[in-house]
Amino acid sequence: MEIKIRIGDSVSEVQDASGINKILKRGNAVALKKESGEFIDLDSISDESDDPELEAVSLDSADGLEIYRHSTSHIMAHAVRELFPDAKMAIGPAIENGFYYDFDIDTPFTPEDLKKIEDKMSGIINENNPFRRKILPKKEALRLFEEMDEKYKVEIINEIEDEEVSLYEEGGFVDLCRGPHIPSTGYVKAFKLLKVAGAYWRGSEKNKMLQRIYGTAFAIPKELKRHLNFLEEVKKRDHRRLGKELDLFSINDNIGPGLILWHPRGAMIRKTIEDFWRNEHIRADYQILFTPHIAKLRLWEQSGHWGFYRENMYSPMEIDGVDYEIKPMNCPFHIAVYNSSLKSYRELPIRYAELGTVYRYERSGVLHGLMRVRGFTQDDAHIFCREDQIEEEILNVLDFTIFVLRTFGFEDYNIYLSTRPEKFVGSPGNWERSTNALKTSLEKKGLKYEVDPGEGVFYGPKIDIKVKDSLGRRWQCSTIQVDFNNPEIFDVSYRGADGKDHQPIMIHRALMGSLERFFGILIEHYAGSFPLWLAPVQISVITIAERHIEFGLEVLKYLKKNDIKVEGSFDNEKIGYKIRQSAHSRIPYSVIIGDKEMDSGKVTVRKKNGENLAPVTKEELLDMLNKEIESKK
RNA sequence: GCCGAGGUAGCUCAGCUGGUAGAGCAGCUGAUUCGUAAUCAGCAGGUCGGGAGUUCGAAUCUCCUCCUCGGCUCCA
Repeated sequence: MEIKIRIGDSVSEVQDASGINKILKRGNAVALKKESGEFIDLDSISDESDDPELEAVSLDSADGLEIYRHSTSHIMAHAVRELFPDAKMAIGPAIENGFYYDFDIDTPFTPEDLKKIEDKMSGIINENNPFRRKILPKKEALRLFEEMDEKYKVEIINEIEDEEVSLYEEGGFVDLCRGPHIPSTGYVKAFKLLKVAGAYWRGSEKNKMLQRIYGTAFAIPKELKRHLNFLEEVKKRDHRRLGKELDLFSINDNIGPGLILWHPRGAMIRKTIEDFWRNEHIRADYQILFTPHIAKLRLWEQSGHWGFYRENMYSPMEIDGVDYEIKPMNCPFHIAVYNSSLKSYRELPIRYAELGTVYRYERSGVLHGLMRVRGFTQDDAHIFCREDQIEEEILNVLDFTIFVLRTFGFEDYNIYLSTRPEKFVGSPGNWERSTNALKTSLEKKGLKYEVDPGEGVFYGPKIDIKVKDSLGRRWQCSTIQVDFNNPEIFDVSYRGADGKDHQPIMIHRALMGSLERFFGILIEHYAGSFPLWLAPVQISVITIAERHIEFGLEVLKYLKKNDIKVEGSFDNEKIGYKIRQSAHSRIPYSVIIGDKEMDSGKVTVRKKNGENLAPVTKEELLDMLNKEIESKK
């Protein structure tokens, strides 16, 4: 027997089992990968001696970690089997950052159960049971799982096309599994069960609700700890928590779920965002629109929304015997503005932009703070252009999007191209043309992208951009959609050079997506500590004793008059207390005013991080603040 | 919508097996005038999410309902 094993860049030839083990240990391997890309278990190595070269899959690699987590989920299932013999096993894959396993069990798991399961798992890991692979003909496997009354496994086996299926056994616990697995349970060094949740069998609400246990596992305890710290940090930054703490927004039972109240500080941030947005759009040759919140139901029937988007729309309301509908999208209104007068080819492209508030029905269980709501404001725009202008317009929009996202501190993106969904309007030819236009622009720009098949909107394909926040999480905000269909439906046209009418193409686009959601992302991205230009209160004027209030007021009034968002902290409190308050409110700067400042006429400026700047006059302070605001950093 | 967990003062939370509510912070009042993350004292604040039921008696038990949270599904 002679086998070539590659670990990283070096290839070793090994003869016997002990040699193999040594090599594999050195590579921290949990499985092997064949040249075909197929993964196999370490101990099936002798069956593969004809394979020219095997690659050791290290636990440090993404594949290795996935195998490791998958095995951990099996160990969890084993533990559940022992503690809850009635539980039926469904599926237990590795997922991003961990794994889960679904069980059909009459009484749902409690947090105490999780602890018990964890302990049992530790026992199984200590036993260091080897994972043994068995191949069985389908019939035999079926019989086995029928005897065990594992109906989900039976269902899965029936859907497997091969004549044989693989099982894995570890410490007497047998499970249907494609594999591979780590060689033995003792390989697991760090895991934790995180939460229990209901999950439908196969994700369909027509099926039975199973109990899912989520867990995570890492190669070493230190990494697990790092991940748990990350989860803590995510919790600390939760925009719902910070929104309350910083008094930015609220949701009120008496008003309704998914409907946002922007409090003064949140509204101030929104105003800053909106001002920036409008100014930049005007600069980029967009025209700003305002349109109504409701329109006749007939309009939505014509646009296709009533047919294709109805499940997200609210019930119509009757006005003077005519049905009206609250808008879920802005496009028909922008089309109506376009259509209000004859357009010449010379005018194109025409770019209409609106911060348009729309209402969409979302099922109660999916609402989530600012991230998923029922009423939200889109930073919407519709570009009407000739077919020969599409590419350039899309290139412009891509540039503009990246500029705007950068301004908010998002430097990293993933781009997705979504193609025709199952339910769609328009001709397949139009879909193909518009998809190609998007593709060409991305390629011209040299932007990397992935294709999301079937994820387009019903009226056209789209480019989605996901940003990466300061914790490395990805959020989808921007979307760019080509639409050949609405112009046709609404008979949109322009007068061409030939004196005849032609149909323009529409591009729908949103950069931030929804202001509510974007705000939520920003809160978490900045952990509530907004950069100066966005901060709802930019500076707090803190006096030390009563005799300093007069000068404090002078500084406050001066800054306010010059458009600085300033707040006075003149209460009869100790300075330590006031600084603490200012820090809690994440106010970027504080001005300290005491005897020294009164004498010199200069103020002491304290930065959020505790650093004190050299004393400056109020004019110098204003200049400094304005420069930083201007930089938007 | 479905499964599970919750809803007690403005906020964060305590309140065991039923005997009609408690802390810290915030608020108010007073004292203190104190130079970089909490000065002290006092006061006030709740039909315990809402409704119905069981009971002599319900924050506590039962049912219904609304909302929130974790997921499933979907999306901006």
